[in-house]
Amino acid sequence: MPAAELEPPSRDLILDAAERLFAAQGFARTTIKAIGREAGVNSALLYYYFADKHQLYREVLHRFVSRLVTRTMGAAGDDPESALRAFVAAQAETVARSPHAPRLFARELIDFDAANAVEQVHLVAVTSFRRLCGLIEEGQRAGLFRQDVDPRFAAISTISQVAYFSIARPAVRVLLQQPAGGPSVEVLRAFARHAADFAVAALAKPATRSSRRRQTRSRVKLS
Amino acid sequence: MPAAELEPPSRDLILDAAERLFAAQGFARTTIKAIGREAGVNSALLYYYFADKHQLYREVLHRFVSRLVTRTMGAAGDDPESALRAFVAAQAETVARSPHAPRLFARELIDFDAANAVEQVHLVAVTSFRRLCGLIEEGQRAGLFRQDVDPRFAAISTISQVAYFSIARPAVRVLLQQPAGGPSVEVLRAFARHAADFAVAALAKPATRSSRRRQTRSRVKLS
DNA sequence: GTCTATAGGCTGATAGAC
DNA sequence: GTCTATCAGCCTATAGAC
Repeated sequence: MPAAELEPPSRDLILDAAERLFAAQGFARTTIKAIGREAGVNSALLYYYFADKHQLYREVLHRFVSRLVTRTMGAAGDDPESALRAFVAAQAETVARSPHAPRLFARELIDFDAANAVEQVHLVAVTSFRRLCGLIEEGQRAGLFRQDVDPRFAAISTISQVAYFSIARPAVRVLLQQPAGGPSVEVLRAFARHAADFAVAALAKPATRSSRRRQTRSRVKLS
Repeated sequence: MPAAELEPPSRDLILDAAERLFAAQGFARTTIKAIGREAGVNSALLYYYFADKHQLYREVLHRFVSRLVTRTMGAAGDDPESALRAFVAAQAETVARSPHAPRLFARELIDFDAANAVEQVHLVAVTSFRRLCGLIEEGQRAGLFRQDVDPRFAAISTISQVAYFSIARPAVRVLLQQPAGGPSVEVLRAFARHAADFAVAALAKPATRSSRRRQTRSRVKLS
């Protein structure tokens, strides 16, 4: 099948409905009939477009990761610090625009050990993640960031903040003592600004005085 | 039923088996028969000890959260910085000792919007999380930590690192280019040390020169 | 306390009309 | 392309013997 073909609307309706339900309830609890109902089509129609429930699920995953990579790779900045801030902002914006998407991916990690998303994870690894690592290394080479930090660990710490905030949102709401129907998008953006500040501050060169910790090159042999 | 009663072995066998399977496969995919098989008892026996599948699930969650809170509340230190490091280390140790437990909790957050764990999340909020916030505020009052950071946001950033690392382990493995059967416990501990360093560096007072960012009191009105 | 047997419901998937 | 109708299989939960 050609890539740039105009897809029938029902197919997208089904994918949208499936994304919502898979993210909200998970794979097993989401029934074919419920997806059909949510999409406004007959449940038997799903088998016209998709081979089975698993293939539909994988296509939903693929679509989400493509969007995620596109947005985070589009983030730019004049220097490593502002580029890092733009990266975190893009991450938060991706979450804000499709609030259930991070859950979909987190669920895949937990439910299936990313077995259905091996390719997608590799894609993220060689694009968005590699780029973030590159930004940090660039800052280190330029003498802007401290050098006793493993760039890969620092990258994980950076993305983990907004990622965890999004995944654990119901718990975060309790931790922050927010009401149930609170302005979650505003709080997400505020937290994203904090997360960028937090990462930049963690990477910044320490004060010239005593603050040199005993972080004697904590890079770890990983392989 | 009295609390300190000696419980029959079958009950614990069932709880242990359920914890393993729920963590590995999730609630919906884990069948009563599979739990019985894993525990070495007949599946009908589960209904002798537990009202239904959901109650069994809730009891498993309750047991795990109790252990988590006990361990993180036991972490101590002479000053805010070392106490924070001890907290992160305790968090990592909890994960290291029962590798499937964080997934169980993360899955609960994602699956049911924490509906089955409202009490447990509240417990964590008023114990471990409150304690971490208190440590940060104490450091701010003592002039050790920067004051333009919301303590709650900083606490979330701190715990998010090891939490996300644990939840997203299959993806992290790819990001770090590790082999499938790699020494994950060692890497976890190494990352936990990095995470503590990262948080401490982010909270440390900036260099006296230009590094004062435009973080004009980023505390947010949340309620 | 632990088992066998089974009821009763829901699910994924197919056949086939239009 | 979209629908109705339907089946076979698996699941939770119960009844009741021992």
